[in-house]
Amino acid sequence: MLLDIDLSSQEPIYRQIRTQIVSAIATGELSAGDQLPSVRSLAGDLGVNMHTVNKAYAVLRDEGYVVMRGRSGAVIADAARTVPSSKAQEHKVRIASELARLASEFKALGGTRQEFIDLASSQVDTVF
Amino acid sequence: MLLDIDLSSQEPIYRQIRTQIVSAIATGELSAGDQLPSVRSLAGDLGVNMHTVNKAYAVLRDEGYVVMRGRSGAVIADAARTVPSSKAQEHKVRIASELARLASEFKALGGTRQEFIDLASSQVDTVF
DNA sequence: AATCTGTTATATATGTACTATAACAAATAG
DNA sequence: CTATTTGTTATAGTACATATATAACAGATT
Repeated sequence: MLLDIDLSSQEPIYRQIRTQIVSAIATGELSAGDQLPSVRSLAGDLGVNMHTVNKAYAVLRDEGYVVMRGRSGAVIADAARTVPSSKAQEHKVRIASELARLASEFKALGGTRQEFIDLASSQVDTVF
Repeated sequence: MLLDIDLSSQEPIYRQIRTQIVSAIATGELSAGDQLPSVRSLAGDLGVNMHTVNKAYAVLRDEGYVVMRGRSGAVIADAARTVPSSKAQEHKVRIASELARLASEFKALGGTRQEFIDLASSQVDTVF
């Protein structure tokens, strides 16, 4: 579980951490029950402040991806079962909204419907 | 050309303006040669500062969506011809990257490949 | 009982967003 | 030509998010 943080990115560090952990869950690199490093050790490894990691963990906790277990720290949850359906629904609504926005931009650039679908399909195949 | 600004949104106002104008170009509501309202009048209509609109226009200009013509103000460009191919390429690379991110999140939530493609297809149909 | 966990509190620095006035050069309408 | 309108730039101030830095806390585990 190696995280790649880009300090010069416009995307906040805590967001990069959060997104990369979600990606690791998607790829199966992280599975339900897996233990995440402590906020202090991960912060040390990444060279960032403890609170930056803590914020990423708090977001993951609020989203239902991980659960906190006292001294055992942050543990990956079984998202399909533990992410509240209301939150999962919110996520899917947001994803749908962003898909529409991306399609709109693509069209404004002169792209066709088929080109967009082809692009989406090729990207989907890198994940599933 | 009515813009709907949400002051309580996390998305910056100038970004909302920029995105909605790009969407209007995509839908054909705005076409090459159409004149945008002046930064002052649009700011007045939306109830925001002139510089907020000016920043949105500057972004659209840098992206190649509009051209500035002295007193004629901001005019919609023919994106397919005037957006520099290098910029268009950057846009498409970014769009591909965001598609992969969305697919990854969808999978982390327990969604399947087919469900994601169905969602994407339905959203694409609202644009094209 | 000691230790490690996430959590919370306080403080500071930085960058972005937004507002507010003001003035400028360039293009255009009259 | 002249006055007006355009986007642009400059300066200044407020507000908020991000990230850092110390410090202390309660809870669970070893």
